Amino acid sequence: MSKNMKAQKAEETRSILLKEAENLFALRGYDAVSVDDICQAAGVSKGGFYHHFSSKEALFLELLDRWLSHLDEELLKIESSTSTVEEAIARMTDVAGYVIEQAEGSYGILFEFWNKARHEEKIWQSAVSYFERYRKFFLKILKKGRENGEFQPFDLELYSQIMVSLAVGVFLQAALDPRGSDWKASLRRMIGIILKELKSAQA
Amino acid sequence: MSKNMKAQKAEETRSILLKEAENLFALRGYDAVSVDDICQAAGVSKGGFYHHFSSKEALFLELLDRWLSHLDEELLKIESSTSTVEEAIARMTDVAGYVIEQAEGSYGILFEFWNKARHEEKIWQSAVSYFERYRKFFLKILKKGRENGEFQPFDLELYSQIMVSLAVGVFLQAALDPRGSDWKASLRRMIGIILKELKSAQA
DNA sequence: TTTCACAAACCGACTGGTCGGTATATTACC
DNA sequence: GGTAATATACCGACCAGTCGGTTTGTGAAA
Repeated sequence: MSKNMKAQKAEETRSILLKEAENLFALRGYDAVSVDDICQAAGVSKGGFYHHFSSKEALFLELLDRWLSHLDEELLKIESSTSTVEEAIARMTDVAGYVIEQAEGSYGILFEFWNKARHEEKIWQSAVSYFERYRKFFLKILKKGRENGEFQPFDLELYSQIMVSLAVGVFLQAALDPRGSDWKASLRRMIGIILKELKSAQA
Repeated sequence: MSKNMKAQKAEETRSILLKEAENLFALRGYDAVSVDDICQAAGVSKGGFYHHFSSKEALFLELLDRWLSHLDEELLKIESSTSTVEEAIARMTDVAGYVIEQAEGSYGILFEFWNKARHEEKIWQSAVSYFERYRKFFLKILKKGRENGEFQPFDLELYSQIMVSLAVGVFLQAALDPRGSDWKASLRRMIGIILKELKSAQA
């Protein structure tokens, strides 16, 4: 232990609180989870909690930030590391599939974000801008495909909206009913159909 | 006043409570709305509230029932009154558009249903069966189209899943950001594209 | 037609309990 | 000894639901 044992332990306490809170929020919802619940799950006292976070809401916002920056990283990785357009779309679909998978193991925290977004300005802005970014990212890829001659040159805005809407719709159903279908595979096939259409359609 | 003034008044009180509660739930969410809030909005005392409803939850369930049976009625109407498959799909899309429109004027109560569904078995069953019914209804229409020779004979299950997912995804985005786009028109165009694909695709 | 007993409708103060957050004490590392 | 980290006891606000009591239409007897 080279440096500061105490600070290290504190960091750990903090991340345990975050992890347990995320679990509980995803499982039972923000409102139904009390600070005491989080403390108990994390094995930390209330004083400890409020030493690390100024409020329950602040912790929630930090979870949101982490999620969004994680997704941003993924988008950047895709942008920089894929060569063909088709491959980029496939990777995007995989990311969406990953999100869907997280909804399975009690990790439906994204749903909780959307839910709170309806009633809290700050979170709302994050959520809306996230959809926007996702859609624009798809659009950028599609435009690149058009320039390559891979896709027909029309209505790309609508097509990117379709892809995001499909992902959102599938995610919501998956969050609600994880075992109702193989959602990840469904989404992949859906996107496949849209892509095929894009390639063959006449304007 | 022919019959029973008192019963009539009571009925009115009850429906005012339902209406105001629906408004408030849609606007601020189930948890954030107290029974006192509902009573105040409706101009009814707490005793009055509990005279009509056994609990806050019971009122919520009644709202859910009303919504679902309303949608069922619409589906039945479509089934019995449309002749061509294309027309049926257009009408389905209109119904979805109607739901989206309701999300605009603070009537995002459907979102509240989905949200509660995650944590309450009873509501969850309703929500899941509703998706199921919606998808099966689309499928039935598509199969009819296949028999007519209007559509190609393959993958209809996936196509009906696509349509429902699109509707759900668009609805969620519309509930979150009503003015972000003309969601109703978007959905119509999206469904149009899927239909075109269905007609022309080769298996 | 008037009276009156009854029940449905309604009222609002109150209760038991929960929850987010705070104030204060204690510990352990620097 | 001072400071960051953690613990414990506690506060005030709120909230779903209860309860004893009051109003008001109704229907039947007088």
